[in-house]
Amino acid sequence: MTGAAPSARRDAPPEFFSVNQLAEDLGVTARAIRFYEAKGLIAPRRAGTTRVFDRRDRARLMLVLRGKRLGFSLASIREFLDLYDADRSQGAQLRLLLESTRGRIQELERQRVDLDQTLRELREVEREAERVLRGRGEPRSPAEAAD
Amino acid sequence: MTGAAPSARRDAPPEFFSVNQLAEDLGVTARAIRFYEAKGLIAPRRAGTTRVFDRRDRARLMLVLRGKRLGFSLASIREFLDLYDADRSQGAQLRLLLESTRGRIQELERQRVDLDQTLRELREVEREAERVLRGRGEPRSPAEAAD
DNA sequence: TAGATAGTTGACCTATACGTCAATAGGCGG
DNA sequence: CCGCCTATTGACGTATAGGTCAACTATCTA
Repeated sequence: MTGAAPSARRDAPPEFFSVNQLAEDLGVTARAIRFYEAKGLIAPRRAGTTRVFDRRDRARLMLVLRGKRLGFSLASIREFLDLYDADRSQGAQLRLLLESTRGRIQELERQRVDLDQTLRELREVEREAERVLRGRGEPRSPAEAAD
Repeated sequence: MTGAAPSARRDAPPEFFSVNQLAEDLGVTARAIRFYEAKGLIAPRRAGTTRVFDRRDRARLMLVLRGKRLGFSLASIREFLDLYDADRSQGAQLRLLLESTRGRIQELERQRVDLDQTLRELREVEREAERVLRGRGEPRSPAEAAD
């Protein structure tokens, strides 16, 4: 159980990871990671048949998970990742990149509007609950705040 | 097609809505709305067997859709809605409300961190693409920004 | 050399969130 | 009164995102 294999040649952050290491590290299952690979979101190299993830693979996977936390589908996350490693060498490609990047930005800005609005409302709920709990104050029906 | 039924007694915003009106109005399908009802997210009244939505039902449905845009599951949205119409009259209930409200707030704040980080990165991609398109400048590999 | 351990693929299973379609019922307009 | 339009329920289908399990293989260790 102890002793991280004859791995750590030196110390320092490890250069490579197995699926299971990465899974535990990032709080997902190995199955999920393999699934993301099958869907083309990541592409770790292989040593024989065994997947070998380097730091870039790990960073990319973290982007996937962040996308998930933001509520995007894997297909959508894939498009998003394409923005990071798109071909920047040709004008046409670059214009397409710019276009879809701007689309994404707008989408995320709209999402932030929703997010902030929701936060404001929940903070209002919180303040109300605190106020009533502190003793003074009628419990206020939420209907009155709705219009 | 024209003439909004003998509805509009006067003018002013309508008092009631059918599923289909509401669906078109909010850009979802009637099927989805019925599904949300089946899952207990909304509870329109009935005229005979026909659903009748009032303005509060409509507002509640908009909350559901906002929750969806933020990436929450219907189960999660349901818990969220419970925060709005929880029983505020008893101390114990109120304390529970306060607790789960705070949990939600923290969750949303974490999400906003992710959101802002993503926006920053995409704006960087945008700036880079603009810069290169304006003629001057090597296309920069995204790898150099990754560490 | 024989397990135990970690990894692989493939097949099938599951939950969520609806879409689609069929059969049916009720209102209203000519 | 009849047909059309709207609405309802029920059943089944589908896409997404994995979970679960079986059968196999490679490797390390006692």
